[in-house]
Amino acid sequence: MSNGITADQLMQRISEEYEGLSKQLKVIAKYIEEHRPTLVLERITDIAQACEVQPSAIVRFAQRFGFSGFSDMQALFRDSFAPAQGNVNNYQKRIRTVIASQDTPLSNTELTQSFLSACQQGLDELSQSLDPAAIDAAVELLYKAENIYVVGVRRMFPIASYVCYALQHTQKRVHLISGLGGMYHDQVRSIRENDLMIAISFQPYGRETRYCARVASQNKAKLLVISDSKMSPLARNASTVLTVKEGTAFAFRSMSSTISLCQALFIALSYRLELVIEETQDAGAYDD
Amino acid sequence: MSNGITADQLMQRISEEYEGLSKQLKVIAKYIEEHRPTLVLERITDIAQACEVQPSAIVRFAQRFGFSGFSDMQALFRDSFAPAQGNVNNYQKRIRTVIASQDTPLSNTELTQSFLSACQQGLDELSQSLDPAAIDAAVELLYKAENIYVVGVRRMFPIASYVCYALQHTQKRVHLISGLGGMYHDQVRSIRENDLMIAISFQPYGRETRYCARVASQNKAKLLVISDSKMSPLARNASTVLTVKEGTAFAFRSMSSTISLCQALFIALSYRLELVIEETQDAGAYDD
DNA sequence: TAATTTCTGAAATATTTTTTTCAAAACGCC
DNA sequence: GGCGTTTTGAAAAAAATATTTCAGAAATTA
Repeated sequence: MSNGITADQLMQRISEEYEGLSKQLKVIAKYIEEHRPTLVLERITDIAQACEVQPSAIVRFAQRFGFSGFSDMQALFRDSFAPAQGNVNNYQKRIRTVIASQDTPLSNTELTQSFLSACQQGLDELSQSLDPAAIDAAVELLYKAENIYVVGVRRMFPIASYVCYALQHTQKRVHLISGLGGMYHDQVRSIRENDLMIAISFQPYGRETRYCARVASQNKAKLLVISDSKMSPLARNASTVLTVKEGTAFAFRSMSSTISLCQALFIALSYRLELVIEETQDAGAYDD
Repeated sequence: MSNGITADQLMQRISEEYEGLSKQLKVIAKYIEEHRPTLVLERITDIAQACEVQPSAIVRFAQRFGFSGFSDMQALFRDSFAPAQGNVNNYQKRIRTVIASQDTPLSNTELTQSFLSACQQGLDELSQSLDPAAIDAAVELLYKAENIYVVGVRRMFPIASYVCYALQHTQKRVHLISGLGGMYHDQVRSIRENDLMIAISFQPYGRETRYCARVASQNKAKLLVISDSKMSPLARNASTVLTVKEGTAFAFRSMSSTISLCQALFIALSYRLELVIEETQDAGAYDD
């Protein structure tokens, strides 16, 4: 009974009609969307279990979209499966040649693919160049500090603000040096011995960050630096330096490695603090 | 009964012992070697038919190599399929077992490696699931908008702030809805037709972001949503939805894919605007 | 070539997986 | 709050799939 439709078209229809589905069918729709690649392998019972519904609900879902049953729907995914492989590599090759022979302009997707592969490379390199001693030291600094000041400007401000967000999930007092109102000075003023400053700075090493780091070390606070080189101007006074070399494409530096390292650091800290990570359920009231 | 072997090792053994097999089993061995990628999808009868043998012959084949039956052997291929890359998985498995058998605590580096590999997976998936039409549409929205409002709260605030930072490098007027002073309402108020709102929101879909998106669509502005599902509550009013499935480790979602997608989007926009990207030298006076 | 062993095909049986059915629960509407 | 409708859960029934069995065919050996 399968209507001569493609898997993509089906996904399209599912998302179009999502709002009109019952609670249970919504759960299933989401699951299907999120697990589309592995869907061919899963049995109806696997999916049912994952969605915490009865197998019959899955059948009802399939029927709701015009299939005779689950098997019928699965056949669709099975068909659209085979030609999925080998695509990625071709893409990469294609891009390399297109770039080499500056003739055809790049499509948005090609640009994106190309940048994503730079991100991958960056992560790869980070993963390979991890310095266990530095990481241990960093985690230890975090563990011991009760007050943590975080600074990063311009390109690195998002990272700094993420670090703050994450650290708010611990018992520590966390201070984001945002520079709001130009008040860098006022925001670092109160740092002192036994406090920790996390300074995130890459070339060309923002002046404000350097200033804050200087104040921190003048006040004898600990300094954890996240930067692109052990020789960065910030490294001099640092208790520990974590280095990250980001991937680049089109003269544009990725940020995936830096943010991933920061997240990893937080995970390691949580583990050390024996915190249960439940990032999903934050700030109850706001998130309904 | 499956011997703790990998799919590769099995293939190895099959080719080693090939000569000693009966005529029928040789046919099956060949078939398996040649169709390894699709093997997970095929039923015993499919294979039997393709080899022009009885299903029982397939079972005998599996048993000949130490499996309890066909299903058992297929499970091996199934396992070696989903998690794709070997390196990554071993790590993940290792960690899973270490966690399960609470004996040795994980080192910080192990935690970090493991999380980084989740990030990689996320990027991988993003790269494979890119929807060219959606990306084109997103770039077009950006290209056409003169005023761009960006909103993302809590976990997604860093992303939103990065998007703003990047867009400041174009001629467009960019407004970050920071909620500073609780003034979400006041910050979106002035959005109107022909403006664009970029809303970044993942489960559990922050209330503030939903509010802003609603205002945007009430005011007939365009809405570009970056989210984890086409069925997210924000998607309903969106002009375009870009979906990102992040990798997870330790119940912790990575952010690398989301930020990379945003960066890629910016690159594509710059390309469209024929901008030369020189992110390195920004804001002269401040940096150095 | 006869005896013995190994291999094969077909069908019976067992198992797993999917689908259907139906009663109970939840929901929406007066 | 009662009534009809829709949704859901559980389990029975059906279908699909895998495994075992066994008799006969091929191959091997003496």
